[in-house]
Amino acid sequence: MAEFLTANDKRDAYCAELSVADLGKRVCVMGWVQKQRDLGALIFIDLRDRTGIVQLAFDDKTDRKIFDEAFGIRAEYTLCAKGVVRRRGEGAVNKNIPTGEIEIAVDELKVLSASATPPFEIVENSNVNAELRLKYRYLDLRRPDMQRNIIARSRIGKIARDYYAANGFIDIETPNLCKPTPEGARDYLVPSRVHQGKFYALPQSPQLYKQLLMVSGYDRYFQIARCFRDEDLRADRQPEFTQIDTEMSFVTADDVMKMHEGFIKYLFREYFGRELEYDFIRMPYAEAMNRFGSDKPDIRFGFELTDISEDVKNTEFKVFAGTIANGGSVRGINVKGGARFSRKEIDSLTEVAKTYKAKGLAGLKWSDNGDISSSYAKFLTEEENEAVKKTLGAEAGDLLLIVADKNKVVFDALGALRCECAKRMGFLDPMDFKFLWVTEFPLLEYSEEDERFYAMHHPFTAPMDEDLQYLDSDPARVRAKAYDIVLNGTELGGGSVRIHDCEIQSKMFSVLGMSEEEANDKFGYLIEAFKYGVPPHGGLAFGFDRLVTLLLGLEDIRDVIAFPKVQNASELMTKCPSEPDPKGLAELGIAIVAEGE
RNA sequence: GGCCCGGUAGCUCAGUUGGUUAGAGCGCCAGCCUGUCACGCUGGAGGUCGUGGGUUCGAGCCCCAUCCGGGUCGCCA
Repeated sequence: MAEFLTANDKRDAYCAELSVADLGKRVCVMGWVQKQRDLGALIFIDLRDRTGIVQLAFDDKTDRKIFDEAFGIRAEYTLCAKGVVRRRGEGAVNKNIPTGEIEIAVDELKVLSASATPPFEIVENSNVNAELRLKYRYLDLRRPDMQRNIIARSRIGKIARDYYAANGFIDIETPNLCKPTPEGARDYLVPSRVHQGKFYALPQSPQLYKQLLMVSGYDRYFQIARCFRDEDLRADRQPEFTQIDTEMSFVTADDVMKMHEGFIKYLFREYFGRELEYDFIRMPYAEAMNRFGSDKPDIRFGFELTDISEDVKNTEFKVFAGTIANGGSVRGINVKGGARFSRKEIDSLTEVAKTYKAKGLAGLKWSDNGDISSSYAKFLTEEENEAVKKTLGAEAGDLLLIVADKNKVVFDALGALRCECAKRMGFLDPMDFKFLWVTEFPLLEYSEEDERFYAMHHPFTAPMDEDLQYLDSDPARVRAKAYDIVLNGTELGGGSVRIHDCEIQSKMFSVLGMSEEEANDKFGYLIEAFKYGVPPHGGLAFGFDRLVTLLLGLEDIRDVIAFPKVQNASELMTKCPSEPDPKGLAELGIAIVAEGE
């Protein structure tokens, strides 16, 4: 039977706040039982709250009744305990915890709630499988490391609010029930009861609302916004996620980048108490691809891509020469010190390359003792081999990895391989934070399948002024006023300067194959709004979950989300999504049709 | 949608070529113990081996299907 708190039961301190400064005071603490240790005539209980642990002490001489109560107490019971803070005996000090010098001699005890034996121990670094953790998420969240993560997330959110508020950003909420967006990720749809057969969509981002707020003159907008995308999950992707979303008026791309770089620096000062001493590199997209094979390069290490097409374009080896003749390229990376990889490890690197559609991986291992083993060298002349080694800067101890294919495949495969090698060689320190901006993204992407262009970012991204002239004649050549902020190989955020000119906007729609009627139907309200005086504007959104994950040196985004979803987008604790109530469906005018019908 | 990995006690795992009654550590329960804090000691309980089918004299192990979890490619403007 649970006991109840009364007006006299006032907590004096969190468990780990007590110290030798409180010796002799009678205090009241509340929390969960970490552990009860019964030594016969002595019982100790570790009491835990979100700050840590304090030891409660009981002995059978002082108070038999309370001692007997303590005897029956088990892990995870919730207690209210009162008693005098006293110093532990000589030799009984626990140096491993902050409160290890003291304990509370309990003279009053309430069992506020008993606990069943939990399905797993509530301890730091527990090695329990993710499924069980998520099913009992409320217990998982009791663990000290999870509490640190969730509390850190709150702190980082507050730092963001402080920074943007101090810089004149106004926090404005935008709707969660929105008009579906025609392009981009799949929308989560919400049926309307009042308008049967019609649907809202949950926002993929507040994009158009925040642009309209600029039209409305709010000048600087900020929101920690929940966003939804009905796409498959990854370790760093959830179907609902949080953005630090911003927009600014009367700005250039440079203004926007400076503002948000300022946030990251402020964040490091406030959160870590240290300065990020460097200005972030701004690297054009084309350079990022050429050097790193990725639009989100990890610049903590080298192994940069090198084009060796010139060295092998006339070779007899068809895999190389033929690829070049067909418009592809041959590129390689020099994994410095990679000669220590075994044959088996190199084979597994080939498998990595193949996941990215590479047909194979050409390798050359130059051992420290001078031996060379290679999958391709025998097909090249001595001159060609020397040229390749020279171009890649090869020395004894190195491993050369070469891919010949269409540029996209070459970039994808080598970009992944350089990261994989660095990971295997232990070069990736998660607490080494290397930020950069990737700029000058292509405005458009051509889809072979659909035989049309798609906006790489979104259809409201402004073209770069000097490329505007190609928008009709050579759309693929147009670069955008778009920028991503990248940290250690992860896209942390992205944004752009938006089109604020009606003419350019309608040209953009037409390049995307959208008729005027279509554009009006989908975005009429924006087009209409832009007739009434639009400030040049641009913005950026950070992936808040990713930001927190990386800052804490973690890998799984779920470790910083209180109630995350699993890979199939369900939630193991509540078991949603679930079958709807038939009555509710009827009200919505919705019938479930079996698959295939 | 494709590919890969995993599922054995409450938890983490072991389980040989297919062969007797499926084991260990932790946890749990009971007893003992006056300074523990990974307390110690003694004893005990606890298993549809994810599920369904098949092969076999015999299946945790082999085959097929399926469910669940994870990673990844596609996807994520």
